[in-house]
Amino acid sequence: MRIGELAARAGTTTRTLRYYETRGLLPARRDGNGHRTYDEADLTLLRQIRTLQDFGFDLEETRPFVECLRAGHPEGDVCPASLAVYRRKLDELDALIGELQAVRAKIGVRLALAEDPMCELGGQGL
Amino acid sequence: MRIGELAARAGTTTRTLRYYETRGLLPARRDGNGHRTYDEADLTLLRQIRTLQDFGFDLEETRPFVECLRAGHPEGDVCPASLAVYRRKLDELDALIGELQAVRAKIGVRLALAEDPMCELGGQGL
DNA sequence: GCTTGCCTTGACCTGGGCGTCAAGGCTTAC
DNA sequence: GTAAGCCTTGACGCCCAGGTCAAGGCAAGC
Repeated sequence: MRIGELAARAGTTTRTLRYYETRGLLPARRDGNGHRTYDEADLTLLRQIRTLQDFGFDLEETRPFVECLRAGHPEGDVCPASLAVYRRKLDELDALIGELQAVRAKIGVRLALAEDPMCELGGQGL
Repeated sequence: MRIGELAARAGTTTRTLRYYETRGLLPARRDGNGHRTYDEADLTLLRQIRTLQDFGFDLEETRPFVECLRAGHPEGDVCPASLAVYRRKLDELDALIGELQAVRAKIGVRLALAEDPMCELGGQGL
């Protein structure tokens, strides 16, 4: 299949596929006209990339998963490098969620104080 | 005080202050040499901006707070426009935190499955 | 008089993941 | 033969909050 069809089947764009190729993430064969040619396995790789991107992974972080699939594994996340990325991502997410919750709490306090400056947040007006 | 001193006292850089000026957020008076001149009130404005930036606010979102202070209020967040930004930010944070937690959960499941493919997460090996 | 240190403006660079032309080539349908 | 529709490469644009030169000016200290 050619680039347009692959893009359509994966719900993305040709520009994205060319970009992945420049990153060395999804290289393509070429036909006689110089057109890129892909097969079903490439669709699988692409879907793996897209899924992880949707999760907020950087492109580079998807590489171990793609290489894992390319190595013949049925899933991209069974390889040690992929698992390491998962674990790092969980740590990052936990840290980020924690920071966001802290910020949320601070803003909540400030909002309450600004809405009712007499309120000391303990319920006792000062 | 001049730009270098203000930047140092606020823990930021002169580049940042010039950038804020181009954005119309923190305009400066000029002395005879054309050098920017600031006073203590500007330091207060700048600290307000920095605090909100640290919370993850866009520069534009800090504008109501700055204008509130400039209007003479002792706090930048007592004005309606500032409160509206607070509320919008809380909603955004709640949505973002929710998404991140959902992603975190999905990755957690995938990690568990990939680490132990026999485990069905219910505790019963299949 | 010369260096040091502050300041000025202007302009390009960064990162991530593409979007959006521009100019051209090949094939197929009419 | 020509228009439509696919493809090619190259290159610039975008977003945001500044970073990082470059070239120059003015004042103080030695």
